[in-house]
Amino acid sequence: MTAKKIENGSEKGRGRPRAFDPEAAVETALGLFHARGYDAVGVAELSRAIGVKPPSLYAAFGSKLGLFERAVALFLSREGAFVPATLSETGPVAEVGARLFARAATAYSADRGHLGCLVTDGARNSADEGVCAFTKTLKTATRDRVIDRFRQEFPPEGAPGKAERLADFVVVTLAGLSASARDGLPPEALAEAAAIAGAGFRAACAEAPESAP
Amino acid sequence: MTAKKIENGSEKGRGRPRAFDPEAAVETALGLFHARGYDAVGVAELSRAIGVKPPSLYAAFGSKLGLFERAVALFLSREGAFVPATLSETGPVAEVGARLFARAATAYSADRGHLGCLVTDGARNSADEGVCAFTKTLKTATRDRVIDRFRQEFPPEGAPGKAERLADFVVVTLAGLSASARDGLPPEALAEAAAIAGAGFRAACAEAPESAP
DNA sequence: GAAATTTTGTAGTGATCGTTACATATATTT
DNA sequence: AAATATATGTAACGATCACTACAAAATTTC
Repeated sequence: MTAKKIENGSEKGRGRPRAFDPEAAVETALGLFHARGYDAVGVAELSRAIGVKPPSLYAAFGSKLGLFERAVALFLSREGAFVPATLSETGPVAEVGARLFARAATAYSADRGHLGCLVTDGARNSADEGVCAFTKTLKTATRDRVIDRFRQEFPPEGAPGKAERLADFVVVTLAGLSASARDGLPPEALAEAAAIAGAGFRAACAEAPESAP
Repeated sequence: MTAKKIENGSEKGRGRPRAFDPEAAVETALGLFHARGYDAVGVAELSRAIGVKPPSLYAAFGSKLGLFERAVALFLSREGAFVPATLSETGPVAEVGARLFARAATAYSADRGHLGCLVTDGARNSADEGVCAFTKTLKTATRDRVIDRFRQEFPPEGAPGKAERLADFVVVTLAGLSASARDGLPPEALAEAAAIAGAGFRAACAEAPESAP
């Protein structure tokens, strides 16, 4: 009833076939949402850009939020993939953090139409409670994953609160890189800022856990 | 004709007197705009909160954007005043930058209803071209003032591009602190992140201008 | 071919957006 | 008191918002 049909590209359904490619539609939606944010892109414009009328979008994605969620998933599988990828790399936390900043600088400014992070900034200032809750969940999950990774080197016992402190600096810096990319800061400037942040992060990692000698 | 009357609190005009205090109205508008952003706050809600019907707001402020501009001016005279104040202080650029971060952390999270920077994030993702142009102008002006201040110690001749590089890191970090404050990062976490950024900034200031020894 | 199933576009729903004509109310000035 | 000037609320403007009945179209299954 509510669940239409299993996601599947080869099965031929029983009724009238789709006149549009849902994956291409998500790609188009991602471009619009990423460029201008959730609220600023209306369903009418999405419909126009995808080349199909609103009822077809609602049949395929359920709601505007449903389409946004698909766009975010696509974003996370591509521009946003560097975060879990970097966190899963071995090596000192200091290098993981610095790599995170450097890669964010390029990922957030590589494509002129895809500036910044869709999760961080795509729904900022939105009046829609649903999309705000959705992005908030993703942000919290990311922070938690960063903390988990950092605790490999800075466990709660031995370095209490250090993983959290470092993770918060990561969150702040990634948010700053995203916002600045969207504000038009050029890729080179973004990369240089990321490098300074990386140096600061390394120094913070190296700080004495208890007291100075 | 278009210009109503000079801003003035004591002059008694000729016609019917105002039934509301424009300064209090700006304060109310600032609270709403700061909490939820430009687009998410409608004129109807502003009208309700201020306690006067829309035509009176338009008579007093010209437009929704006009009211927002007044709110930004109020913000800059208070929460945002730390930026020009810090830039005008004497001392090494390294300390000026670190102070900027520390003060931003407190200014952006002191009041629960006034999180982050209204200029940086108040019109983010707005569909209104006017308010975007307005905030963009202010952001550019701020960056230019930072560069000017940093050139006192790192002039273009002798340290080419260094003032700009440092200023961009400042811009990125302030944007990150603002965004994170709005995302709910608590004041202490914000302050710790600001401290790490400050350490990175100091290190970047101390870098050898040409080559390592 | 008939029945069943799914997608399509048409055309609308009520709500809200920023803004404004207009008449009325309240003040000062003559 | 009459004239002038300004502020007020009522009530609307057209545009856009996310969303959806509904019937026609296009396919598969029987």
